[in-house]
Formats: sequence, structure tokens, C-alpha cells
Amino acid sequence: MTKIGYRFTRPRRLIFEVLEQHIKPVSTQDIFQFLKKRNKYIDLTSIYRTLDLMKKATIVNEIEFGDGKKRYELVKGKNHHHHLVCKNCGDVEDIEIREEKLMKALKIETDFKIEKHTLEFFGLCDKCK
Amino acid sequence: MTKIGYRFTRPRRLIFEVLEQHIKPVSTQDIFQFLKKRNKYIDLTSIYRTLDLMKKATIVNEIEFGDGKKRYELVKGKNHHHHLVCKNCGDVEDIEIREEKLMKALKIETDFKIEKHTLEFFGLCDKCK
DNA sequence: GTTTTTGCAAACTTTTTGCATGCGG
DNA sequence: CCGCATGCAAAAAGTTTGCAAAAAC
Repeated sequence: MTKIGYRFTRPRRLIFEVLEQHIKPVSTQDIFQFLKKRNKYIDLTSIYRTLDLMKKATIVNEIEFGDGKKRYELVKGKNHHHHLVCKNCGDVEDIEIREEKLMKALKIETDFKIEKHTLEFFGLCDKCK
Repeated sequence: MTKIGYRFTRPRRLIFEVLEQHIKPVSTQDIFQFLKKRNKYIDLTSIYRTLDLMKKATIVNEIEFGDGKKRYELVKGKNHHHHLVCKNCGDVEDIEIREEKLMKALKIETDFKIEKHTLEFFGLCDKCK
């Protein structure tokens, strides 16, 4: 019988720290470049693998804003929320929504067993409009 | 002075027809393969360019289900709606939502000028659950 | 005939995979 | 030790770009 356990290694710690230091969701490249600038080189592959792991462990949220790359944010320290994305400058603002209210308003009639949803808003921020 | 106008060419017509024949959103590859099987070869590039054009002209909707590729569906013939995606078999079901109700329930307080939103649901369909 | 559109080749971006080496417990 | 994790190289998948040739009007 083999033991299973995750190790808290240098790359994982660094990635976690980067996530902690960012309020807005970050991409794999964001993390890579952020660390690189500080002379903390981690292979991109490890970033992908670590985020994948964190996603499965519900440590991070994976978000898509429609520009072909995924972004990640720490789950801890935040309530369930959605995002407002500025089409012009890319600024991201969190918005909290009363999900019960939302789901009640939706009154979805379906045979699907809904497990999760994504809801993102796009527009122009105060500065850009 | 030069004239500007779009031309209704063979590739564009074919792509439009493919979209008409599909209820569920299709990817660029879906369109490409569908036509290829019927010996109607169109370059993938043209598919990308045509869809881009159609998106700008609000002829198609661009949707993301989180699997790294974009999907398209005709706007015409459908009311504003969202999707239920089965995580297991990939089946897609449309759901209509009373947007006024939704937005009222949300009561979003923000400086953003919201122009659009995406809302997709993920879960298991009747067969897969 | 002139402008728009296409197909082809090539590049670019994001993400994934295989594998030998290396680190953690 | 020994298994899990890393870095590196390479590839896969989706998408974009430049350009000459072809099609539309």
C-alpha cells in the first residue's frame, strides 16, 4: 500500500504566494512573469500542474473572460462572487450576488442536475466609459 | 471614393448553412469537419474570419464552455438565452431566463457600464446523472 | 478593373505530455 | 530510500497573420 500526499514544495509555495498577493485573477503567464521578474524561476509546466491541483482541491477558482486564456484566484478569503470586466482596460471588479435570490428568480426548469455556473459581466469601467 | 460592402460568397453561405443546421453551438472545427465530410472544403482560416465577421454583425453568438475553444450559434431564431452543459456527455440545452428579473435580483451596485454578460450552467444531464 | 475574399503557409499562444532527474518526508 | 514533483523538450490544439491568387460586383 502506498501513501498519497501532496508536498508543499518551493514552486507550490511561490505560486500560492503570488495568488495571495493578487486581488484580481491571474493567468499562468502572469504568475510566470511575476516570479521571473523577482528572479524566482519556475517552469510554466509546474504552474499549470499546480493550478490544476489547486483547482481540484478547491483552493483556486478558474475563470474565463473570453480572451482565450484562463485565470485563477484564491477561493479563501472571498465569498462566492462574479466579475465585472472592463472591455477597454481589462480592469476586474468583484461583485457579490445573493445566489439564492438569483436561482429563485431563474426558476430553472430542466432535467439537468446543475452543479455550478459561471456568470461574468462585461462593459466599461468608470474611467473608460 | 471607394465603396465598402460585404460579399455573400460560397464559403460564407456554406458556413451560414452549417449554423442553420445545428441547434447546438458549434466550434470552428465542427464546421470544418462537417463540411469536409460532405466534400465541401473550406479553409479553417476562412471559417475563423467569417465567424469573426458574423460576431461583429451580431449574426452569431460566441460562447465559451471552459474547454478552451469557442462555440458559435446563430442569433436569429432564438431568444436571448443561456446554456446548460453536461459535464459528462457534453450535451447542451438552452434555457431562457427573464433577464429583467435576473438583473433586478442582482441589484448590481457598480460604476461599470454593463454591456453584456455570460451565464452558463454546468452539471449532469438526465441521462448521465 | 478594382475591391473584397480566399487558400496556403507560417507563426503565435495557450496548454498538455513524456521522461529523466531531483527533492521531500 | 522511494514516490511524488520538477524542469526541459517537444508536441498538441486553437487561433492569427501576411500575402499572392482568385472571385465578386
